[in-house]
Parts: sequence; C-alpha cells; structure tokens
Amino acid sequence: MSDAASSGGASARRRPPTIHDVAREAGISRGTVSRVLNGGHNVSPEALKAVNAAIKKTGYVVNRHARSLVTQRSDSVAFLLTEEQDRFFEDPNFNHLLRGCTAALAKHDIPLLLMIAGTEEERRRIGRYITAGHVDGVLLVSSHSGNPMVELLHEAKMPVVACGKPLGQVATPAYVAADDREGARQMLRHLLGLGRRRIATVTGPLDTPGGVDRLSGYREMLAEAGIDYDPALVVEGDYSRASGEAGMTRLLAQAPDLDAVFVASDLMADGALATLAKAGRSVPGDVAVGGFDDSAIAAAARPPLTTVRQPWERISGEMVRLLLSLISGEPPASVILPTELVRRETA
Amino acid sequence: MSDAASSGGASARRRPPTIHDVAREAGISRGTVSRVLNGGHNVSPEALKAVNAAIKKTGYVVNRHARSLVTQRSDSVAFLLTEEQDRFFEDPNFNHLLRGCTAALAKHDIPLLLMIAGTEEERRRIGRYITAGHVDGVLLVSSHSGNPMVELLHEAKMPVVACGKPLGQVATPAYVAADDREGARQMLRHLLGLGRRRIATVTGPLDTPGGVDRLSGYREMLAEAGIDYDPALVVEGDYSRASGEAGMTRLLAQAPDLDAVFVASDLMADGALATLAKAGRSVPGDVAVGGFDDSAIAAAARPPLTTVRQPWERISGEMVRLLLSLISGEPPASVILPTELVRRETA
DNA sequence: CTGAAAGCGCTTACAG
DNA sequence: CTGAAAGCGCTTACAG
Repeated sequence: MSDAASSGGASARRRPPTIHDVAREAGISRGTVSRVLNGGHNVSPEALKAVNAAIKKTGYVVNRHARSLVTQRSDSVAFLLTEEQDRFFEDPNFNHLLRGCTAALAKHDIPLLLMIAGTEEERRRIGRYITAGHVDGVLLVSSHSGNPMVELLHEAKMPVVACGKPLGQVATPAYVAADDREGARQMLRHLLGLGRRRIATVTGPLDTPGGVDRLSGYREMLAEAGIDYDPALVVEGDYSRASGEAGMTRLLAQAPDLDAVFVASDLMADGALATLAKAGRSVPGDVAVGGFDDSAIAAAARPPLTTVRQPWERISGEMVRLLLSLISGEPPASVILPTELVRRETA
Repeated sequence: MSDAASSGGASARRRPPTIHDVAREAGISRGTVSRVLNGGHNVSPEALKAVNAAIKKTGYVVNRHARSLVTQRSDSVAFLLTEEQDRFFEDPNFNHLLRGCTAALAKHDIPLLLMIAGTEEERRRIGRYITAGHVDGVLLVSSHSGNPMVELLHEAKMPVVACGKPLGQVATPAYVAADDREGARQMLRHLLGLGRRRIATVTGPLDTPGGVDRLSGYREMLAEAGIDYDPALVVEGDYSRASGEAGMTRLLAQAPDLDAVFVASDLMADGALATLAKAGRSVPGDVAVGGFDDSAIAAAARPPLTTVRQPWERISGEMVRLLLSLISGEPPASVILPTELVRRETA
C-alpha cells in the first residue's frame, strides 16, 4: 500500500548492496574494496577504515557466486555418505560426526553440503556434481571395502578426507580414525584384569577397518596374556542390534562357558545384553560385557555399558582441519586418535 | 614427468568445459546452448540434438556460480537446525527427516546446506548468510516457542517451511507436521479399548506443539470416554530418556493405582519402561505403555513398544514440495499428515 | 528459431 | 597504495 514501503527498503531487499555500493559509500574504487575483503593487503589504514565503515553501513555481504566464478573455488565442502553406510546413519555416531564437521566448518564460514549416494544413479549424479567443481573438497563417510566413489574422487584429484581408513583402494585417501586396535586392547586388558579368561567377541563386518582392527586388538591381547585363540569364541556381526543379539546367541551355543564378550559396537552390545538377559545370564556376574563407541546407547543400556570411547569431536575437527589444508595445497596426512576406556556397570 | 600428461588431459581437468566449448562442438551459438539447458524452448529439433550430443561429448556440466550470478538464485536450500533442538539431534527422528529431505531435494538436483544455529553468534552469522541470498529457501527444524530465527527469516521474506508448527510467532510460517492431537487420540482410544481407566501421561515440553497437542488429544479422548481429568495423572517431560524415567517415578508416587501411561515420545517411553521395571510393575500386565514416534527405539525397547507412527518420509517429502512451490512464487500452505497406531507388546 | 551483446558481482594482474 | 579494465561462465531481452 504505502509508497514508502515499496520504494527504498523493499527494493534494497531485492538486490542486496554490491561492492559498487560500498565503493561509492567509501569514496574509493571497487578494486580497493575487494582488496580489503580479501585480507586487506596493500591498503592504506584510512582506506581500510572507510571501507569497513561503508560495509557496516550498507550491510554488505559478499556475493559468493560472483566470487567463485572468478576464483574457481566454491568455498564449500561436501559431506558425502555412501550407500552401504545405511546403518551408520541410524547410529548416534553419525550425528556426532555430522554436527562436529558442520561446527568446525562454520568457524571458517564454509557451508557443508550434505550428499547421500544411495543408488548407483545417485552416485553418478553426485560424482558429476562434485567433480564439476561445485565443492572444494569432500568429507567422506564410507567404511566398507572397495567403495567406487573413492577412486572416482581420486581420479578427479578432488581433495578428500575419509572417516576411518578406506579399505581395498588402489590409493588410500587421507583419513582420520580412532585407534581401533589399541581400543580393543584397552578393553581386553580390562576384561583380563577382571580375571576373565574365556573372552568371546562379536566383531564388526570384516570388510571394515573397525571390524578388522578391533579383532586384531582382541587377538593380540589374548596372545600376550598367553591364552590360545579359540575360533568358537568369535562371530562376525554387521553393527546392527539384531546382529548383536544373534551373535550372542551363537556364542552361547558354541561356547557356553564364556565369561566375557567384547562386542565391537555399542548397538550390537545392546543386542547382546538382551540375549544374555533372555538366557538368564547375569551381567557382569556370569558374563562381563564390553562395547565400543560410547554412543548414547552405552549410558542408556541396562546395565549401563562399559565401553571404549571414540573421540568424535576430535575426529570431526581433524577431518575438517586436514581437508582445509589439503585444499590449500598441502600434502595429505592421516591421523589416528587415541580411544579411552569408559567403565560403567557391565564390566 | 610426461609432457602428454601435463598438457591436454590435465589442463582439461583444471578448467572444465564451458558453454562455449559445447557451442563450438555443436556448431551453434552459445545463446542456443543456454536455451536447451533451460528447458529447450524455442529450439529446433536439429539444434537440440546437436547440443545434446555436444554436451555428452564434452562432458559439460553447468557452472552454477555463473548461472546463479545472473539468475540471482542459488538453486540450493538450507536445512536449518536451531539450538534448542539439541535433543532432537540425538533422536533417530532427526536422521529420518534429514535423509528424507536430502533425497527429495536430490531428485531436483538441489543441494542441501546443513546449518546449525547453536550460539547466539552463530545465529547472527547464519542469519546474514541466508538473508544475503545464498540459499533460495530454508527447511526449518525448530519446535520450541518463540524462536527468533523465525521472525528474522520472515522479515527477510525468505521462503521457509518448518517441521512442526512453530509456536509463539507473530507470523506462523508454512509448516508440515504429523497430526499430534489425532495421534494421541488413537493411542488413548487403544488404551481405553484395552479396558484401562487410570491412564496417566508424560507430556512433551509444553512450549512445543508436540507437547501441547498430544496433551489435548489425551484430554479430549478421556473426556469423550466420560472420565474426569485428574492432574495427578499428568507430568511434563522434555523428550529426554531421563525425563521419562523421572516422570514415571513421579507418576507412580502421585497415582500408584494407574494402569496405563501414554508417553509423548519413544525415548521417554523407554525411560518410563526402565522405571516401571525397577518398580516391579509388569508391562503390559500391571501398566500398559504407549509411546509416540515409532522411532528405532520403539522396536528395540523391552518389551517392544506400542506407539504412534509419525510418517517421517512423507513429512520430509512434503516439506520439500512446499518449499519448492514457495520458491517458485506460489502462496504458502501447511500440511498435516495422519499418524498410525503401531501395536507391539506394551499395550 | 537463432545470434550478438549486455550484464550479473566479483577478483586480479597491470600500470601508475 | 590505488584505479581502470579485463574476464570468470552464464542468461536473457532484443533484433532479425
């Protein structure tokens, strides 16, 4: 209705102020405005002050599309989740990681683009999108062996940092992971310290680093304690609660005399706990139970689960740090972070 | 090392093909190439065919920055999570919603930018980012009353679709939600049908629609059954498992004769189950328990939880559909989706 | 139906 | 230290 409302204010909203407006306001050229925007090098103190005032006054915010067009950088990164990770998505771990990466990126004012490569078709589309330069790098969440996306990204020379060491790749990308082997050793050491000797394990999928490395830790520590490896004490799970239940059932049948279990994830451990309860075995009295992750499930389990903590916050922080350094041209690196035993009531 | 490697192929990777390359390949002007890219109107069949062939041959992918610069659209949307939703982030519901929105958007080739407005400072930064036109619209996840972000977005005339009806706003944005009231009624009807008469409830936070509306449904259904409202039978929770445990403890003290509880979320219901077990009350024998959400927790609960299903897939699908139509200039609309009672073993 | 041309908002050598 | 100018890759009236 009001003319006033439909002039100045409203049209200013349609077209945000540009570098041109700032330049005019500051009584200076656009090139100089751009220079202060990009670090303020080669700019006199007075010019800098005038530009900053003008920016504040006009409410100027850089147009990233214009900037990206000339710099050939997008100033954004992808968080890519590949199909097989379906289960991880239901896992609280995923939330921690995603939230951690978002926060770490936000500090650099870099938006995170979430991408899920479910179907083969999606993988193709996302592959094209990414390699077309719409993101500067990718945070990759994919732990199963032989993920085709890894090679595609590598061929496109796209900076990549994976969460967990990607297995079965010609060229392993940079990654950050918790020390799975040492984490398993911590748990085994604890169980052994409790006097347990018939210690079973439900492993993770053996085509994932968590599956393989936690099993190695288990075997190593047992060997160091002078206990022979007994195949009847190990079954493979797939990280789902159901597989924890089923695995525990199998273990009880194969080795009724077991007095402890190391379960390679909290979710599976929660399933194992249910099986144990149903079988009438007390925890930790008859059977001590140890998990892995220290996700929300651990504290909520009945009884509360003794587990191995993965430092998700640090993991996401390091992923972002590594990716940013890769993007700025530094050579790749991977980092392994220590885990920590969290004692609660199951062991 | 090799000259061959450092020429053609490598440099082609640095600078992806542009519309210019496609035009030359097709023997046609750039304007025409652009036209086929944008719907193919006013283009002869031959030209269209030539351009499509050239696109395929060159591996051309549009540069979105260049496009956005002229169209003043970003072709991307934000998924914005505001601070108070901390708990929701740990909830499996969040995953369903996020994944659903990502998938729905992917079908339109629109990337989802994840943003978390935790601190006040972040909220300011994100507000600026969004209102500066870096996204075309926002999917807002925020259920607590009086979220300042809602008003900010409204003033900036940014298209917004919320998940759940935002309470305490001057101007309610478009939203999509499950029918909370009706869902509660379904559960109450079921409990009543089981012959229960002393039905308690642990509500959600009363500054959220889920808290308020599910409580209304509870009260309504009871009234319709001719049962007087008893304040001793209702306690307020905050959607956390701990509040479910505590709420149940309180209810047991205030109304020892209760024979059923309607708990306004699965996570709280899981906590209530623990309290009940500790108190020696059998479920559903002594006390029937009903939850809300049908999240992963429900099926995993002991005993498996009877609950009310929220159609997350449809919710996310509708959110995206509404947002896209808002962006294309259509008037706002909100949608309420029906819930469904899922019978398991607790009631 | 199609081409030539202007312009979106920025950055970056290049002179000075 | 600073300005003028070219150019990033597209879209879109405007003529024809």
